[in-house]
Amino acid sequence: MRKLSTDKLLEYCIKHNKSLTPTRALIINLLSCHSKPRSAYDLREEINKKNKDNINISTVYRVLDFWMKLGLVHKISSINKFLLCVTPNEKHTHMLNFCTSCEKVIETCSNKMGLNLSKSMYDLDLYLNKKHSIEIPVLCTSCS
Amino acid sequence: MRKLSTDKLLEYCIKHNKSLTPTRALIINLLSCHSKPRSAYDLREEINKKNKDNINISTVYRVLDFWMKLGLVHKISSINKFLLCVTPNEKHTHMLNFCTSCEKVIETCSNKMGLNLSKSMYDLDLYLNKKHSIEIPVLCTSCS
DNA sequence: ATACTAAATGCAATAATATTGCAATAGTGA
DNA sequence: TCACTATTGCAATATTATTGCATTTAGTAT
Repeated sequence: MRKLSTDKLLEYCIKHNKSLTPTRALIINLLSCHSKPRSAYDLREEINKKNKDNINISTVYRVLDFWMKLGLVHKISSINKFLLCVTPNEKHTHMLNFCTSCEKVIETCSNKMGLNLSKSMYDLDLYLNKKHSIEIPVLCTSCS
Repeated sequence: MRKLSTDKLLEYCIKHNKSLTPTRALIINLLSCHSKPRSAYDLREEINKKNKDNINISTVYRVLDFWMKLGLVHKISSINKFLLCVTPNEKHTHMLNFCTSCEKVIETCSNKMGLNLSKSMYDLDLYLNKKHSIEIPVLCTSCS
């Protein structure tokens, strides 16, 4: 899918005063090879097969948390799987159009979708929590 | 919270050609006592305490699935908890405004929010899957 | 380079969430 | 009542996630 350069990754890490370790690079690169979300255990298995390495599941979860905090990885809660964010940017709300049939994710953001969620929230006296993304259950073209 | 009459429950069951068993009634009544989502294990514990009964966890999950299929119960995937649907109606998309701080859920539907999700989906060549609800991460008045 | 310190990872036990197949029981209609 | 179907119990197991502490690695100052 979309390959993130090491430079770019490093840039994100530095911005957050964190270090880019081999494990962190490995996992995010793995995610960038897939267009569909992967579970933590999927990722561990892939790593342990390819690299003959042994990476612990707790590390996988910790690394995924790490990248989620930096906004480079999303979790699709309804299937407990993770995927690369294609529009890393703190300014907008990420809309994850998730095909409930094939698990493909088409990521957009609220502005592009012509929605004004914040406004609607305001009317309800609620505030959109922009730290989280919004998962929209859809059927994609090929599945519908 | 909102108490559902046995008649109303029965009506839904009949409509779907299913039966309203004591276990099914028990669980949905329990959910109707809570304004906040509860996990399957929470519900089981509550039942086993109150009723001195013994209800198996698989039954809890099966009954929750049952009510979800009938559209009377929602699941909040990000916390694996369930709650009563306050606007049971197949015609609209349920928007679950979920407070990420206190777990309160303010349910609305897309039309009320002035959103036209289907239209936005159409532009992306996607079709909103109306069998599922949409979870919006928010901060409620008291938490924000 | 070396030593020090803080951060990251490994390890393995355990918690939390969910599903399964089959046996037992309850509900339904003839 | 009897037979049939749906529901629930049971208990093993699968899946997903977290924890505390030991070890290793990375970053920093000397």
